[in-house]
Amino acid sequence: MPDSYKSDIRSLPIFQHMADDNFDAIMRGGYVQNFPPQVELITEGETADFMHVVISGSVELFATWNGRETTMSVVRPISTFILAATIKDAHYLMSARTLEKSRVILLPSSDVRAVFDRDHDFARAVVTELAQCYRAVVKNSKDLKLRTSLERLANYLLRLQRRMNGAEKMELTIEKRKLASQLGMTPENLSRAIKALRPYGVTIEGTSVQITKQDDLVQLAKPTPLIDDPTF
Amino acid sequence: MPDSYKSDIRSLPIFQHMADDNFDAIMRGGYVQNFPPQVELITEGETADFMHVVISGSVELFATWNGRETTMSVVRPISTFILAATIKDAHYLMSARTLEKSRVILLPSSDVRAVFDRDHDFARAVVTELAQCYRAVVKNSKDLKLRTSLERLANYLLRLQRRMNGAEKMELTIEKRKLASQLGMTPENLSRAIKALRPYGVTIEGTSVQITKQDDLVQLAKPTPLIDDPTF
DNA sequence: CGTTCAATTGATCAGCGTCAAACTAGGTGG
DNA sequence: CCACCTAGTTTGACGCTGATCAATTGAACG
Repeated sequence: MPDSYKSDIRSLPIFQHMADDNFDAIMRGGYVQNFPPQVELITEGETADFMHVVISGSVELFATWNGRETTMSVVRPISTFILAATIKDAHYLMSARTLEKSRVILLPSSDVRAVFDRDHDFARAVVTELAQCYRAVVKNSKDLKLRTSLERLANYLLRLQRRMNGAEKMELTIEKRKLASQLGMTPENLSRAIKALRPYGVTIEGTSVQITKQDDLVQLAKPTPLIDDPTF
Repeated sequence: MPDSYKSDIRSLPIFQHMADDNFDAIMRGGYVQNFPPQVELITEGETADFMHVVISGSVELFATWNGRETTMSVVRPISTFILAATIKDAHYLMSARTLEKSRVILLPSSDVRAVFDRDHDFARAVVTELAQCYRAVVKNSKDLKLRTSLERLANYLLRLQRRMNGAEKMELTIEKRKLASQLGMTPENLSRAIKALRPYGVTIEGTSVQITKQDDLVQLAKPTPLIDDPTF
């Protein structure tokens, strides 16, 4: 594996503080792969043989049941996914597919578990990461159960804005259909919700988003760190 | 703290394999409390000063936003809750209240974190537990997003039956209003869903549940371990 | 320049929430 | 012992949110 990727990965919180030789042990069995868009990397139900790290591009985590499908989240560089299944040596609960041309690193789960057992710093980092993931899903669940689709969209936009350091103009980073699915609605409904936000100073044309009346939108969305702040 | 509780707690997976003195260190600062029903033990947003263990009774984890409230889950003896917040030294994302007369043990978060840092077996157990919790929330999220309310109820009943070792007759362990909230619907809608399951051999009167046509119910519910098996 | 797929729009409909009222069960006090 | 109170549950009527279906527009790409 090229050293440039290694250093990228090394700088991730989860790998930052571990011993060098343990880090190398995990990297040794890993390999980089380049995928075109729309490639299914993981299918739910399979055993978690690899932990994944997205280096570039983006990966959708989705779930299916009875012919239906829903987007659970989108993973962007540089971050890991499928950590819980790896640690528990369990089956994937979600499938994963590339949304665009993506570079992904695969690290054998058994190596990760082995190092986890002997490197306390790594174990600590894994726990922190897992706790973070857990809290993210809980927040998502609250969002789904406590808010209407319009409120979810409004808050999504405010979160996006925050990610973009408060810029008034932004770009959507995913397809609207995926966004709709992530927010638990249909594309048609999202389209209408977008128009419904017009009175609140929201303009969306194509992928470009503009928020002109921040205050009004906030008043509608009523964001709370307990749902909308990923770092809280 | 009475030794009888200690041994109960000690037998929990999360405390099972840790060193005796570390276990004692966590227990030392802990104390048992008895609560009547409907007492709010935890309010979301507060800092997670204690990890909790339910010894008897039952505790509801719920979340609120903008005057609305939803039941996230119900915790039964003997198990811990609010582990993630404790580990991350973060704010509670959910509130907790007793549903019945309950006995709860409070363990100072700082002690838990301190032991976590020096006892690798404990750290390992915490990770396993956290991963389990994470997967539970993901399953719950899939349930919510991929199924209709009728399908969610049908699968809930099948899971309940499984918990009761497949008995044909069972008792609901929570109020219907709470169940409705947990399943993401209103009490009225739950009431109607129950009637809608009659053709599938489901009879619910008061808290007693009877499933006479298991096969028909399964055919409707289409349960999958990827959502419905807590151990998967 | 045509092909393809996402996004939009309109029309319709089902699921589910809301509101109000009736019913039930469990507990209390006369 | 019974009347009454309270809170949960059920039922009915109604309306809104959001899904579905179908058709059109729009944009990206070879």
